[in-house]
Amino acid sequence: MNTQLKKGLLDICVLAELERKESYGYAIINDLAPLIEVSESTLYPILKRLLAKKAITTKSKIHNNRFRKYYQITDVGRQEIADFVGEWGQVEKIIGFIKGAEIDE
Amino acid sequence: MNTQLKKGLLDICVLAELERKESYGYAIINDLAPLIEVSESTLYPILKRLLAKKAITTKSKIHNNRFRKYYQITDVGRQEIADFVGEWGQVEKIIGFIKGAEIDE
DNA sequence: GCTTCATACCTCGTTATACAAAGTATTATG
DNA sequence: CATAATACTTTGTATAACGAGGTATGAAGC
Repeated sequence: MNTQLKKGLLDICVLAELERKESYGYAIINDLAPLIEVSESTLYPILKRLLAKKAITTKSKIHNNRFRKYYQITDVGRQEIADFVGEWGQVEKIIGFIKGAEIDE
Repeated sequence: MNTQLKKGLLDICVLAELERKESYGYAIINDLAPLIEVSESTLYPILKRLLAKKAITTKSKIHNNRFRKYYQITDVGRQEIADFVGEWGQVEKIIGFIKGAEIDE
C-alpha cells in the first residue's frame, strides 16, 4: 500500500487493535497483517510514540517463562480514535473530489 | 487536518484539480483551499515531483504581461489517480476496522 | 546434536515529505 | 507611499516508514 497514505493510519490502527484487547508487539503485527502490513521497525517506534503521549500504557508479563510487553489503550488513546473518526468526514469529501475527476465532466 | 494523513492525499488532489482544468501554482492553492489547505512551500515541491515522474507537463504563458507556469495532467497522471482510487477499497476496510473499535464489542 | 524457523524485543541509517520562513518581483488598492 | 494581492522559489526542520541489522529463547526437523 501507498507509503504516504499509511502514515496517517498506522497509529490509529494500533490504537484500534488495543481498544479491542490488550496485546504485545509481535501479536499486533500478525493481527494487523491481513488489514495493513506493519514491519517491526515501524511498529516499535509507533508504540514508543503512543507511550510518550500516554495514549497507551504497558505492563510486562511472563508468558511461558518469557517476558512479554503488553500494551493497553488509555482514555487519551480512545480520544485519539474519536478525533480521527471525527475528521474522517473531511477526508471523504476529498475522496469525492478525486473520484469526481475520474469520470471527466 | 492531520498532517500525516494529508501526505497521501495532496499529490492526488493536485492531479485531480489538473484533470478538471489546467492551472498554475497560485490558483491551485486557492482552488483547493476549501477542501484541503496547501501552502506554497508544500505545493511547489509537489509540482516538481509530479513533473519529474511525468504525471504533469508545464507551459509558461503570458497573462497580463506576466509569466504564469501552467500545468497540465498527462496520461501518467490520470493513471495515478486511477491507481489511487483502486487502492481506496483497502483504506475503507481499515476505516471500518477503526470505527468498529469505537462501539466496543 | 545441529540447523532452521517461530517467537519476541530493539536500534540505526536512509528516504520522503509537510511546512514555516524567507526571498524576489510586479500590480492593484487604500 | 504603503500595504495587500499576485506569482514563483529555496532552505531548514521535524516527522515517519522501513530495510537491515542485532539480541535471545524455544520448538521442530533432519
